[in-house]
Amino acid sequence: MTKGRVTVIDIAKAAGVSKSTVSLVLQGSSLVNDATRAKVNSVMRDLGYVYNRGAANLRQSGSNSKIIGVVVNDLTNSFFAELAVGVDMVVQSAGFVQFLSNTSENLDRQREVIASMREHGISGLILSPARGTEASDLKPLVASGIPVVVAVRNVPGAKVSSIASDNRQGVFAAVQHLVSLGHSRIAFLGGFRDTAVFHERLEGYRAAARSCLLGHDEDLVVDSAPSRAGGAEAIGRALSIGSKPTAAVCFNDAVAFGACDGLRAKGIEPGKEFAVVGFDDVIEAKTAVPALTTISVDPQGMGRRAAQLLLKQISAGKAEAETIVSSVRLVVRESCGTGNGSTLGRKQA
Amino acid sequence: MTKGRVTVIDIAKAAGVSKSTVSLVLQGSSLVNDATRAKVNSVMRDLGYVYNRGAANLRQSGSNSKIIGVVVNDLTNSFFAELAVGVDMVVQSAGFVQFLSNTSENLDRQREVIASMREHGISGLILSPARGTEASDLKPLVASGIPVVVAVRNVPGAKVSSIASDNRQGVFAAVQHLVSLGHSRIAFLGGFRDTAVFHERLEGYRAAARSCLLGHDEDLVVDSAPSRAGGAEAIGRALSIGSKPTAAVCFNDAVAFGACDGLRAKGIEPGKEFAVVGFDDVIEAKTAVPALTTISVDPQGMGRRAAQLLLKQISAGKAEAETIVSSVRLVVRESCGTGNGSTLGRKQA
DNA sequence: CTGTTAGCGCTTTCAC
DNA sequence: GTGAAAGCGCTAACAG
Repeated sequence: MTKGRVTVIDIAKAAGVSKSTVSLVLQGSSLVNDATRAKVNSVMRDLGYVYNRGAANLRQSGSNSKIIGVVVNDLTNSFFAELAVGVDMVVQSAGFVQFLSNTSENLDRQREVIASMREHGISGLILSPARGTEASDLKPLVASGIPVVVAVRNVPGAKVSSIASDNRQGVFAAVQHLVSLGHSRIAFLGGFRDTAVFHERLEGYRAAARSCLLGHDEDLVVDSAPSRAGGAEAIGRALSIGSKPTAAVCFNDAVAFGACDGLRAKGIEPGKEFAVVGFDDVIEAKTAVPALTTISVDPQGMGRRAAQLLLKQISAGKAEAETIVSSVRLVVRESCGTGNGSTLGRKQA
Repeated sequence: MTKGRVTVIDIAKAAGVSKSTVSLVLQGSSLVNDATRAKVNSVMRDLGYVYNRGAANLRQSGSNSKIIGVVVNDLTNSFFAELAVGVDMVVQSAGFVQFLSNTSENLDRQREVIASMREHGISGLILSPARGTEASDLKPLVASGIPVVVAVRNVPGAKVSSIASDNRQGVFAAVQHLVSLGHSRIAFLGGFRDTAVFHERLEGYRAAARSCLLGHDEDLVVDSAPSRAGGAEAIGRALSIGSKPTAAVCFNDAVAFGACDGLRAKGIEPGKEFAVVGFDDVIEAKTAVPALTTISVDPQGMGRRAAQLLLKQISAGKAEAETIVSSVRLVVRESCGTGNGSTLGRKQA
């Protein structure tokens, strides 16, 4: 039965050296005699010493607590679980530990959780924000100089680093895929024209059209609400034009589902007679439509990249916000394509 | 731009009181004048004070760090992700935060992670152990008086609390379910007779047989290796007896899969001509066979219970190890049954 | 290379 | 009710 905690002073006494020597050993300093170090280490083992990071951290008076906060909006969704796993991998191998919390899309919860992490002195935060998160929610954190990287979703006005999927590349690849399946009239369906994301994706569509086809018809670009209903409406309009499309890439999966609805209503079987690809945003619906090819990001890879970015910022002291883009892959469901998904875009680091 | 961290002393100065008064306010002590408290609180808000739990914890010299370690063997598996979510719920609402790490079934990783958590002064640990975890791995932790609860899997010799699924109740319910489907000759397949789990499950089978049928034939109990191959073998033996069974409840899902294999080999369609139910242990395979009804535990519920148990032990100072049992439910796949799963056994608290 | 001396930010007696 | 002082376990200057 050990009497209370064993401290550096205990082991100093037992090893016949002073506190600071022990401290040096703990930090792997080269200023200490090998024999002494060995002695100290063995005493530590014998007495069952455990390092008190809290105390060390307090003294160092900076937040190098070696703890990284990770806050996700829905851990129940395997996308975010995988994201957390990716983060954990790099965080662990950098000698940090991960504080992980789930907000369940609850802003109050998110605030609490972030506050709590701050009290514990996290060195940095990776946040997959709850819906409705605003820049002001992150204000105090960034003001205090704690590096933050926002993943998956954007927080509009926030001056923080973020990582999002490669919209342009994803749609580009989708179009290529459809072309390789023999389509030449491919529609771009859904999304509001006044959003940045819409333009990034549309840009991917146009670029692919330029590079794969002879050109494309702007009539094939049909905007709509980025919802299932919007998709149904959009496919209707797309099919009413002169030379009908035989395939569509959709702004997101909700639109894609809607497009499928619309096709079925017209007696067209999606996936067989008309190819549909959707960007995989509304991830809750991920497994719903097997006939659908989706453009998906690799969550673990995204987690790893987010963590790397954060660690970089932590070690760099203070770097300015940076937005990076995560690779994206086409996931082909059913036996209607090649393998299980080919990785595109930049390589994972 | 704030100059360094703002501390109690800053806010004491600004509020015109002393450090200790501030401290009392922080702890919500009733020994402080309401006016003073209000003043102090407002100053804290103005200066953007953040409580330093590390320092507090250091002074209190006990591990009431308000942090709970959670270590799971595979966060990629949604079962464990849900478990973590369940834990997080109660942990958060008790004002604790969760350190979550993933071991990927790697014992070294697990050791590292637990060590790291210890250094950070966790108040307790919930562990879903990696395969091969031994009592000795937990020895130092429990010796240091940190409450540990082991979930999902057992660690043989360890004197720690644990939470596992309700074997008896689960099999009982499975048999009831089969009876309600009209079966009267139901086999119990697979598992080694020399394990405690086997007997718990078999006991559920016998009890159900007693209560639902007139009695049962011990010939219908066929042990085997708890594996897919074992299941195939067991079903063969079960079908060779005088009055053949028309359904089986299996020791686990691996056995159940094997039984399905065996049935198909004999030209019998599992799920249609012969009902198979399996205890959902080999959770990796969860989604593999849609024809199968499984006995599953509710992972979130299990997480919540684990957390409750841990918190109880933490507040109780030191209680002896306790094993509790988590409710279990039947998950009926396909459209071959009623709803999506009915909850059985004890209610979740 | 090793020992001494101050604190990090907080809580906690114990006086006032 | 509120203030002064001591100290949790550790690290960071400096001396030796």
